[in-house]
Amino acid sequence: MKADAVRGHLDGLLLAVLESGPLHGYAIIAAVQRRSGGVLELRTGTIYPALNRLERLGLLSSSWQSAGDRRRRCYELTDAGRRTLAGERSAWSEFTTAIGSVLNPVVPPGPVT
Amino acid sequence: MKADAVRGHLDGLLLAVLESGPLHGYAIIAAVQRRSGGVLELRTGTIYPALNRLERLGLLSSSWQSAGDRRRRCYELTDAGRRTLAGERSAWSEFTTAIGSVLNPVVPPGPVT
DNA sequence: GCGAATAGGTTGGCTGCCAATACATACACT
DNA sequence: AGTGTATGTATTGGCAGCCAACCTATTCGC
Repeated sequence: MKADAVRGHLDGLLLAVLESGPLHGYAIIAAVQRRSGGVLELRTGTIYPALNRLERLGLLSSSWQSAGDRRRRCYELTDAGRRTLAGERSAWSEFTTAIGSVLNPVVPPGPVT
Repeated sequence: MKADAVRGHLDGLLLAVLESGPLHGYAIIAAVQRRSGGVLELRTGTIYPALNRLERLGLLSSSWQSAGDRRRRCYELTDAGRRTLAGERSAWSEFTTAIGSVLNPVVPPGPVT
């Protein structure tokens, strides 16, 4: 998987893994990696600016938690974030349909159709 | 469809529409638009640099043709381009599987799983 | 004490598509 | 003849956005 393949789809990924409940940064990276079958390996320089941006947009809310010993910043979906996630899912569907139709046309290419 | 959504997948699109036979620039744009159901509207500033790059890489070959009256530059897949197209297709499959698995997990998210 | 694992965070830079722009020719219409 | 529209190729600047590299801090094993 080429490095920045998630370009343009990162927001949806972050919102999706937070749908099941709040997670902190490292757990988000682990969740994306696990759910993608180990294919998608996000970096902190990728997610932290994105998480901040999503929080500024009101799609996430964050809170510091002292989980046992270590401080953690947990991110949680807001209602607006849930709505945006639904939009990202339909956008993803439209996107894959469009690209897929060009890449693998239903009418198989014959000689000089 | 957000503007630069094809980022990272443009090469595959161009190679795919040329699989059926040689096309010139405008016809390539039209073919992508038609096969995507009108969703993908590429611009000349997008495809011409890409076509040149693909030709430099040996994936396409081009030739000037005087179709009736107007000069046209027709692009054609090379054997290397055909092999690359196959690779783009499997990369696309892997990509959609990975993103799709994160966005729409097989295990539906329940409350605090 | 020292290294590794866990955790959060910032910055510079580069890739690559797009918008804007330019130019040329053919054709229909007035 | 002039004007607008469609067809066709091509270049340039700009910028969004992800990543690599880097930094800090704490806990735990040895």
